[in-house]
Formats: sequence, structure tokens, C-alpha cells
Amino acid sequence: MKYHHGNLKEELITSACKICEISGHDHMSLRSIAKEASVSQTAPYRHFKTKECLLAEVSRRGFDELTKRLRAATSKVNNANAKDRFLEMGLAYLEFGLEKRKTYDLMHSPVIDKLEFPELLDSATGAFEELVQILKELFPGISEDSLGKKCIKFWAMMHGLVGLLDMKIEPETDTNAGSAMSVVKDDFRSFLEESLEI
Amino acid sequence: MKYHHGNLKEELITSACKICEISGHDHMSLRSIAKEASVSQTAPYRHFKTKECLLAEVSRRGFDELTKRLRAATSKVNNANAKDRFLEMGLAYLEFGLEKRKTYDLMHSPVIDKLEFPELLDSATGAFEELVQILKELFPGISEDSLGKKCIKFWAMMHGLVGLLDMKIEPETDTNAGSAMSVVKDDFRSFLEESLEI
DNA sequence: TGTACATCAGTGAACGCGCGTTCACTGATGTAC
DNA sequence: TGTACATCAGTGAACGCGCGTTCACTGATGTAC
Repeated sequence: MKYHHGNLKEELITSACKICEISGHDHMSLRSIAKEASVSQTAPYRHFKTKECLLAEVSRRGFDELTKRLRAATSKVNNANAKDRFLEMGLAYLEFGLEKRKTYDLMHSPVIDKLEFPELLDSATGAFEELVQILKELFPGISEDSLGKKCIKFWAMMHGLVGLLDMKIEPETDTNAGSAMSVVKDDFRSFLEESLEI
Repeated sequence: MKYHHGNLKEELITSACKICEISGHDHMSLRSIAKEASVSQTAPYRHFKTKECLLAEVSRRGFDELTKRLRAATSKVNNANAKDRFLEMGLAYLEFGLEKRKTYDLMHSPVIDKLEFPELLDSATGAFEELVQILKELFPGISEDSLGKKCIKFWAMMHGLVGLLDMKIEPETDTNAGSAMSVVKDDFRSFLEESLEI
């Protein structure tokens, strides 16, 4: 380890991402991040004005990865019809949310005010834009108003699913959250397909 | 203020609910709650083993109020058909989520493990059960499997909507989250109606 | 009814901890001459 | 090419804060006789 690290800013961000995903954003301390990067606790201040700036960058990377995954999901079935591509996108969204659950929470947490970080806002908007595009294809000629509603509806459903799917509730009744959730988990695709119809 | 308060446990809970709704659950300290109740910072320990126990009680009250509101919403249109009653319930859910947003967050936060607080789990299950019942009426004779899926779907959508509707994002494009959200906010009912059809 | 006493429900001081941030510093680097 | 020096990117110590929780205590209450 050299005295001048050379790549510390980048390493701090990746350390922060790692700790976020392991411990959750409310257990991330600047000190633990610095430690993870094998650097003194004050070193981050050479690269980030405050802790919040570093968290904002972690959040931004989350949205960028989400955008990338959504795009990859639709383009891997590029020849398929819009509906199939929409389904792939839905799956990709849920997969990201469940896989990177704690990062996902940071991305949607009010602790970072997106209006204070324009780059973060851009990244977040970018992810949303992927959904807008596929819905435009799915419902050609749709009015702006209806399109807006559909976007919110599907985004909300996916956002809600991520929120519910790893809740640790195990009620006892037959028709309950727990068992219903495993049904959904076991078969994302058919669930999403059905949701298009109902 | 008497030395023996007489009703401190109850007052601590209501103080905690108040502070939760004002500051959010991650800014609630036992000290601030005690202060709000005009009592020394150690007094709560006569009534709650740990801070978490008090938070669990706040969460439980949240679920109980939600249940009450959902029930009231359907019974106020008791003569109407199942669809109308379902719509009323949806509205009530969204209203609760938006009105008591920070309490709603606590209720769904992983900081309190519901499995450690059976009464809390009961209350949470109770709220979910209201949705199950109305969907059973809405789709009579539905299989347990499909019912489970529908429950998750609508719960997820409502949960997602609460999450999205007060996000502070104001993108610049025409078809964007911000404007679409105000459309939804302005007209919950028609939005929910539409979601039944799509 | 009066008194002794156990129990209950408060109090204030203190402990120990982790945190974000500041400060004066120091070693490494790069550049002008 | 060698040297003086400004700048950069680290360091360790320290500050001040808020927190959950424990402790020995004390005043109020209720009950047995």
C-alpha cells in the first residue's frame, strides 16, 4: 500500500457499495468504509465533502446498474414482441431489487435528497425512462396521460413487490402472505404475465 | 405532574407515535420520547424492556389503525357491490400510507423483527386479512392459489404507490414520474378502477 | 385509626460507545529553473 | 541532470455530540396488623 493510493476515490466507492449491501445504509459509517479501504478514517475527506456525498454516489451506481440491467433484459430478446420484452424487464427489475435489496433501499431512502445531487437524479430518471420506453411500445399511440398512469402503476407494482417479497412474515393461515409470496417468487414470469391481463 | 404518573406507559406510546410521525423512526430516541412525555430519560425502562419494544408497540398501533380504516372504508358502502368496496379499501390504504407516511415506514422497516413480537405480527396479519376478504368477494370461487397471487399483486401495487407517491423527484421531461404522480394523486379512484381492468 | 414496612415508579449521574468532522502534521509527487 | 519548493493526499489525535442502558437512590403508595 503506497502512501499515495492513486485510486482511492474509486476504492472508497466500491468499499461503500460493499458495506451498504452487507449492512444496510443505516449502518454505514464513514469510518467503516475507510477501514474497508484500508485507509485512515479522515482520508475520505480528500475526495468527498461529506458522508452524504459518498452515499449519493453509491445510490447513483445502484441506479446505473439497474438501468443497465433493464436495458440488457429487453435487448437480449430484441426480436421478440413488446410484451415479452416488457416481461423480461419486469423480471430484471425484481431480480435487481431482491439481489441488491439493501442498495435498493438506499436508492429509495429519503436520507439522500436527490434534488441536491443532480447526477443522482439523472441516473434515477434514466432507469425510469427504460420503463417508459417499453410501455410506449407495448401500447402504441397511447395518450401521454394514460402512459403516465401505466408507468406509475407498473413501477409501483414492481417497487411494491420488491418491498414485500423479502418481508419476514410467516402468518399461519392457508391463504397468507408467506405462502402467496413463495408462489410469486417461484414463478415471477407467469405472475407478471397475469398482471398484464388483470 | 405527580411523582407517580399513573398512565405513563400509555403516554410514552402516544409520545412515541407523535415523534415517529414527525421525525421518522430513525430519528426516534428514547430520550426524546421521554422528554416529550415530560419524564426522565430512564423512566421508560419501568415499562419497556428495551427501546425496540416501544417501537414495536408504535408499529402495532399503526397496523391496528390501518386495519380499522380498511374495515371502515368497506363498511361505509356496505350495500354496494364488491368492486366498489374494494375501491374504497384501496383509497383508504393509500390515504393512510400518505397521511402517516413515516409511521408506515416504521411498520415496514426491518429494524423491528416481527417474529420477535407476536402481537405485532397479529396486527400486521389482521390488516392483510382485510384485503384477502374483499378479494374473495370480488372473485368468488377463486382458487387459493390465484387468490394468493391477486392479494400479493394488489397489496404490492398499493405498497408501491405509497412508496412512490411522495418521492421527491421532479424530472424535466413531459412524460415523467413527477407529473404522472400528480395525475394519480389527483384521482386515486379512477386510477384504481383502471388498474382493475388492465 | 395509626403505624411499620414492602413494593412500586419515578430520579439524576454516570458509563461506554460510535459517530462525523476538524486540525495540525507529514510524506510523496511533480515542476520550474 | 540536480535541486528548491509548491502542492497534493495521506495520517493520528482530538472534539463534541447523542445515544441506549445501568445504577444507586428516593418519594409515593398500599397493605398487614
